[in-house]
Amino acid sequence: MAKTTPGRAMVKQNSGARERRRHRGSDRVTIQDVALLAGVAPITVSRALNTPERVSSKLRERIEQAVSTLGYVPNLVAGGLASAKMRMIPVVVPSLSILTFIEVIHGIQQTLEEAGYQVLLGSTDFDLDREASLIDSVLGYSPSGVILTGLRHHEGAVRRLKAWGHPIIEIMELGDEFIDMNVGVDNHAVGACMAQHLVSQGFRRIAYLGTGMSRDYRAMQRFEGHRQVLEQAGLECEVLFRREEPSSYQAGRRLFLEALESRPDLEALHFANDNLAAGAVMEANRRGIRVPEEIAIGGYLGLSLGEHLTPSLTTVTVPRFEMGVEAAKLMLARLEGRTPPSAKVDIGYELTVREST
Amino acid sequence: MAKTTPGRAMVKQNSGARERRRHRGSDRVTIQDVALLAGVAPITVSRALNTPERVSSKLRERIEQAVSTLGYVPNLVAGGLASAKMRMIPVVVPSLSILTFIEVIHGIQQTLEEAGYQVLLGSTDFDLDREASLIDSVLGYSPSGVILTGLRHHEGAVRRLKAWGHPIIEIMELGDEFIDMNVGVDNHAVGACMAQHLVSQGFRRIAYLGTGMSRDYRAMQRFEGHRQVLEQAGLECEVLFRREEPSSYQAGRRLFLEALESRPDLEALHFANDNLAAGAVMEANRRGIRVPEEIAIGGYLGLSLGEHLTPSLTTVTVPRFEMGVEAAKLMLARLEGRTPPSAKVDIGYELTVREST
DNA sequence: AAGCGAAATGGTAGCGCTACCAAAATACCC
DNA sequence: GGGTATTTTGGTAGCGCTACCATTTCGCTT
Repeated sequence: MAKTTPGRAMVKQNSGARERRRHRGSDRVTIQDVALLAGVAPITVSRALNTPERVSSKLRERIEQAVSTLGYVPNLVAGGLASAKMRMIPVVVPSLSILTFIEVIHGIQQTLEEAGYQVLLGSTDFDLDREASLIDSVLGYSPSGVILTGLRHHEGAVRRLKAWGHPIIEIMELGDEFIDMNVGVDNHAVGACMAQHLVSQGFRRIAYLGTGMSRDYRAMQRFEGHRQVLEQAGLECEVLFRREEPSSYQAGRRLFLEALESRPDLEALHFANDNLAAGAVMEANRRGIRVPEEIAIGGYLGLSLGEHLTPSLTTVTVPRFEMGVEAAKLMLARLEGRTPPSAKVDIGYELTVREST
Repeated sequence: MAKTTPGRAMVKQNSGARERRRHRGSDRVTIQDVALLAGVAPITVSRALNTPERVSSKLRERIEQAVSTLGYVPNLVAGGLASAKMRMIPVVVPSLSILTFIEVIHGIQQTLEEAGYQVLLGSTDFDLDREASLIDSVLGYSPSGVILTGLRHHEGAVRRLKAWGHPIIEIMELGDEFIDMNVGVDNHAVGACMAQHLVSQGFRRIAYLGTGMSRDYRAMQRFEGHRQVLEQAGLECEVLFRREEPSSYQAGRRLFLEALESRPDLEALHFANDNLAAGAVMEANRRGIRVPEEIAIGGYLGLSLGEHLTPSLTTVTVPRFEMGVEAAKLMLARLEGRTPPSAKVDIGYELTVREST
């Protein structure tokens, strides 16, 4: 029909205002409705909501009134599209079945939610390719920032993230080659710390035990710290027991038994984390093996469980919840335009000596 | 200037195509760019991506080619605005420090992520008002559906959700008055189940112990089940120890001690969850109190820890991860237009009898 | 070969909001 | 009091995508 006129070269009809609720519009209350009721322009409503200090108190009040009368809830998607920013932070972790990450996420979530940001959850199962594609897809949400786990990522993903230009935090581990900001703990030092403790307690035949260490390279970094300390102490350190399965109490029990069987002369066991170490303590209890008299056990993390076992577990405690809070604070600082004192935060750790060593 | 012409009553200039990258456009690759390169209309690209079966294989291939050449990543926000649906499911739980919810979330997340949906995390700290405002704000993201915890919500929130018209699942507990869909476990039956077990083991003086039960009404439902069983068995049931603090191993230890002190004649303790029960077992270990000879201990949840303690913990196991998976599947069914066989899924439970009773 | 229905493709017009800039109102100064 | 600096308000034009419908193409029948 009007197909002859080459374009929209025509006057738009009744450009006025009325006939809302057209086409596909759900019957959602929009900023338009609020503006109409308050007798102002939509943009003023937008400002009253987002930057109230830029609107006179008179109008602000009238607008707030209208908002609550109508029960207006901003469409964050529309706002996000217009401003190219959604109030949302994806948090990408390797696994949701590992308590550590959960506790960090908890800290992040609590802090961000208070500030009006939502957390989008992603898990990669320790696969860098999956992480890369997950990152691509979450960037499709135009988030305000991104929180990733670790410093090792798919190369292409790193390139795209660097070009992205929004705040990015890498958590859990500490290093020099981070993309934008870094909050974590020095795994190497942590491993060394526990090893140092075991050595100083007089143990000589010390093994490091872990699971899934081909994927969890942070556990390998701790092992490296452990190894160096033993080397410097002139102790042998060929002993590294490992299994390729997720960490669990069960895995800790098995690892413990395997170690005892194949090397009955061992004096101390340094586990890659408290799940394993707790499993070992529980297996020892069951078998009547005295800890630390017959064999000492050390862990890493500071899981609350370790405190309640008998014997209670010596561990290197890392403030995981606080790590999340710190990461979130750093993120918020950047989002609010403040320049944080440092782009790198060492969350620290603490040797918690208890009964098992 | 042209301010005199009252409206947009004018021919749009060079309506053509070229000059992209205008105004505020970031230099993001858009569906336009892909369309240009593939020599098709943008809408065709959209279709090739969202409903590939509706595009000829020739074009589809060319489009896929262009997508990967340009590294196009769809802007989900724009798509979400246009279609009034973001591929995103908020999951609102009371707390992220309670392992139960975490495991359910894990199941949800894993299942939804596979299907290309992201999980948005929200926590309410057991506060129904906070839940209501959280619901309002997440609805601002135009999510595809919503997953909530429990069947009790702020009245206004329920009204708005019912009017919302998208899939809603309430998890954890089972009941008749749900908003849209319901996946969970019958808490009353669970409490009765453990009580029945304790009674059938010959215990007569049985106490129920919990924490924070004024907020966690599901624990109260279990207690109610417990109470009824004892009543029917002609046993006294005034004993209900409680503390107003979050559940933890620590709280379990304290509750255990308090119970023993004030009622040394008790024969069995029915704890509101495994965190408390495990704490009790560990305290018993520490004090050399024999379980179940001196006192029996039962829990609820089926935490993996319970299996490894000595004595191992008798508990009512609820498949939490599976509950999440089922909820997510139900959600996906509805999102994909399939009609699930039932809007209500009883995830079931299992009495796991171990050494502690 | 004409006719017809189905499948494939494209044009148009927003989704509801905010960036950008212009205009109006107000405050401020000598 | 007139003019300028500042604050407050508003108009316009998209953000990048998809719903809706029109159009074209194709396959198949008779």
